[in-house]
Amino acid sequence: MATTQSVTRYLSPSQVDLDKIASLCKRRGFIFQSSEIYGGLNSVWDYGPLGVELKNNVKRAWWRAMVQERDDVVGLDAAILMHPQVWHASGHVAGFADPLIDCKVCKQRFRADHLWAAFVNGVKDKDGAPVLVTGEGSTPEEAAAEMAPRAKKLLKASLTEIKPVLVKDLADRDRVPCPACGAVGSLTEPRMFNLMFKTFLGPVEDESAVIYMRPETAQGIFANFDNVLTSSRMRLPFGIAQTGKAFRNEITTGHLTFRSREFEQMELEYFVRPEEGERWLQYWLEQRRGWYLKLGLRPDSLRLRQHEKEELAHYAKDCYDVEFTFPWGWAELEGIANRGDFDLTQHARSSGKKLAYFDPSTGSGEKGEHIVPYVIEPSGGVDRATLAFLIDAYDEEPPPAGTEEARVVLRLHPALAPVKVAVLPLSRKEPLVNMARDIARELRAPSAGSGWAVAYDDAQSIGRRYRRQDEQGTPYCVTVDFQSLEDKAVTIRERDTMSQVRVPVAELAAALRERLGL
RNA sequence: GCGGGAGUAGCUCAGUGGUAGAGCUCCUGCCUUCCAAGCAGGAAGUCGCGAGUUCGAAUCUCGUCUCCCGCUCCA
Repeated sequence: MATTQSVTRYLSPSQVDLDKIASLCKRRGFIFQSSEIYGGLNSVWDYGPLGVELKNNVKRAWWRAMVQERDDVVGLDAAILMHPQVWHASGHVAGFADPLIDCKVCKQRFRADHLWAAFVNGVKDKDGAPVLVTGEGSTPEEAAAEMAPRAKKLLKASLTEIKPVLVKDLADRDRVPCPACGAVGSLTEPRMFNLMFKTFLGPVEDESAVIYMRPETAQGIFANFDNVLTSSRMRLPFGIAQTGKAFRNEITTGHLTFRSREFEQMELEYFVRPEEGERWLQYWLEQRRGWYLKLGLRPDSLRLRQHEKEELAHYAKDCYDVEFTFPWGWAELEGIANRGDFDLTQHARSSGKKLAYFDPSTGSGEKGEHIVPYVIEPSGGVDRATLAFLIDAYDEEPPPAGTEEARVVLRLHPALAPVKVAVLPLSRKEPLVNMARDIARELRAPSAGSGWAVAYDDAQSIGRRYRRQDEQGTPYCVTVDFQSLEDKAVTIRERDTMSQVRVPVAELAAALRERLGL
């Protein structure tokens, strides 16, 4: 849509007031809180009539770019419920359930398996009780290194004398100081935080029937790796794509739909030869960045950020985040990771099935070789992308005179806009209404534009209706006036510039197709 | 989960013990020409929910739910 590219923007995403987005979303029917009539359900959200169109458009654009416009990616729709062993093999049962310890004084939170303490030889406090030092670390050595300076302050103790013990294993935590604020006896008992939702398979609530609701869609892809390989005869490199719901009992939720407990993912697992992993990671970084830009996000709103070594998940060899400048700061839209062969290896081990790609053309022998591919994973949040598109598109145009209200407009890309065209009779007189309804019907027909959502609105003044459409991001309004009855021509009014052009009704569909670029 | 702030009409908010309000939105009608216009009429609130105190609670007390802001994590 060439006409909108030079449009003046008044707000950048970081200047947008999230409360105004939330208010608009509710007022116009994009996003509602779940179970609102019962007081709401914590961090669960519903998409209203406009929201479901927008979200479906996001998913459709992703599916087109990732699956339908490529010959090396196929789709999948795996079930939410899977064999519990999947989540043991993937590391989620171990990794997603952490005992955590809080400091009641400074409110810091620590992973119980990363929080260590050690007695400092011979040092006693005023009451004659032994004194402890604390430190964080994934290993006792790391913790000891952190404790050393603290211990030295108390005594000329050398490193070899520090023997860290996990705080959670200590009989009494009363004398353990908080490693952050130093307050003694402020640490809570370790409490289990399990991020996976549990339920029961079958009507009997027996412990042996416990299964999980998937915390990510990726494992459905890995579990079906061999099925897809043998049924679709894909050759390396190739990918399997899937969108779908995932569930996590997040400790901290919030920022509207940004972090919720039920959310939707769009994930690609792209299988490559191990030695080509880094090259394909770079390739997908550019592809995914380009996708967001093509759908209208401003380049300034996006950045790629490489994970620090310490930041990497247990499975990742390398990882980048696609980040968006949300009103509260930069935050992740999508993670793009090189997962190595972790997942296929784990599932092969756990299931006893061979999960490998057989390449007859390579290998030292004549029979070819089995390769366990590396996997590059662009894993995006549908709800996050939808929210980012909303925020990036949101604009408030100051009124020229200064007396009217600001014009609120969602400058959504036409491919994402919930409604593509609104047909508006200038007045509610019957001949105008009839003509406008006919035009709307014609524009909805497949021959006009495939799958266009077309709105018809004749309530209240024309200016009010334009603003209403602006606020929900409708790119074009078609206005039928009294002259239209005679000259069979209508006005196309553009959302971003408010400019108008008159076209014959016979050429309307073609004119809109060209402008929408769909 | 912990700390702070907040829940009154669809939205933004006023109302501090005595009959639930305003602006905008929304709906109906009038208006022959275009950007939240005008006129007339109308709809809409278990004051988040539940107890308690009181002759009487939107208002005071307690509990609870939800949202927003911080803290560790993730798509």
